[in-house]
Amino acid sequence: MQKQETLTKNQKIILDLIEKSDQPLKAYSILFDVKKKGINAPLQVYRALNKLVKIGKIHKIESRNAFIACKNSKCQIAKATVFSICESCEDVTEIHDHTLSEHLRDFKDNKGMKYNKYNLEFFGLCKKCI
Amino acid sequence: MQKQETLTKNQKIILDLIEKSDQPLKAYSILFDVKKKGINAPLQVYRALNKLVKIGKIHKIESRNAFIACKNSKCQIAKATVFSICESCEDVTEIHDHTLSEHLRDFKDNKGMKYNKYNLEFFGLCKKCI
DNA sequence: TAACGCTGTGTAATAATATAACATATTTAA
DNA sequence: TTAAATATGTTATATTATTACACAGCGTTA
Repeated sequence: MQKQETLTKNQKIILDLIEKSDQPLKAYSILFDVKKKGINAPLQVYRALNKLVKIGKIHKIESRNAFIACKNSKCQIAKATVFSICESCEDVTEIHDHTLSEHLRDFKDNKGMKYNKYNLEFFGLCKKCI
Repeated sequence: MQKQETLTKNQKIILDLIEKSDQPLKAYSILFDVKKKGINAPLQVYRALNKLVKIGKIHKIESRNAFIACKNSKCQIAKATVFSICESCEDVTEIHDHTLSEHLRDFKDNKGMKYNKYNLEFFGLCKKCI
């Protein structure tokens, strides 16, 4: 069993908000939404986001500067993420594909680099937007 | 044979600079360097960068907001990029691995999404930094 | 228990990254 | 040779993210 992290007040407020959304949220839109809960400054948001990313509760969609909740209970550490992104409607989905994950996990380059993490983003058009 | 793009003055200046660096450059560091060549505003840099990304001459390292020249002559379109990033020294290398590329190219999710592009970033420690 | 390290908070200021809007010029293609 | 498309130059501004500082809470440990 993995140790269950105890979240602080700010971290909980922000995680709640992100978990309620099925799409990625941007830091300043989060800030706007949590102002009524007493979180007033960007840094308070970024600090919580960084922590939540670190413990794997959320992931950052790098190409969009946005944050999405991790739906995969096994994903306790944010070390291996795959997303699909629709370039038309911007819908983002986390992908869990065993075969793909294995290939990525097992990948070795020829430079002797030691990987501990990867992030993969697929871009295209979703069913609705094709 | 792929059509050879004709680059404009600004695009050439900026591509030259990026190609001379073996590491990713950031937009504002590029701006600083090209001021002596008459490029004065961020937008001039971003416009050239966007074009160069589009035609596959450079790639954006999303997690670093930085731009690196594409060393792969086949890579005429920026549609499939794989990088390794050292989290200690920030060294970035473009990876060309045939097997990996095939897996990524052939990947199908179960949502019927049509992909035209992906970006994969591996993070870890390079040989020197281990 | 007192001192310390660690993590988190709150606030203000500012840095770094990126785009909007507008007027004009140049190139491409019908 | 004109229209469409692409690029330029400039100013202003929007968006994303961090630095710096003062302090609070908590567990360890000496």
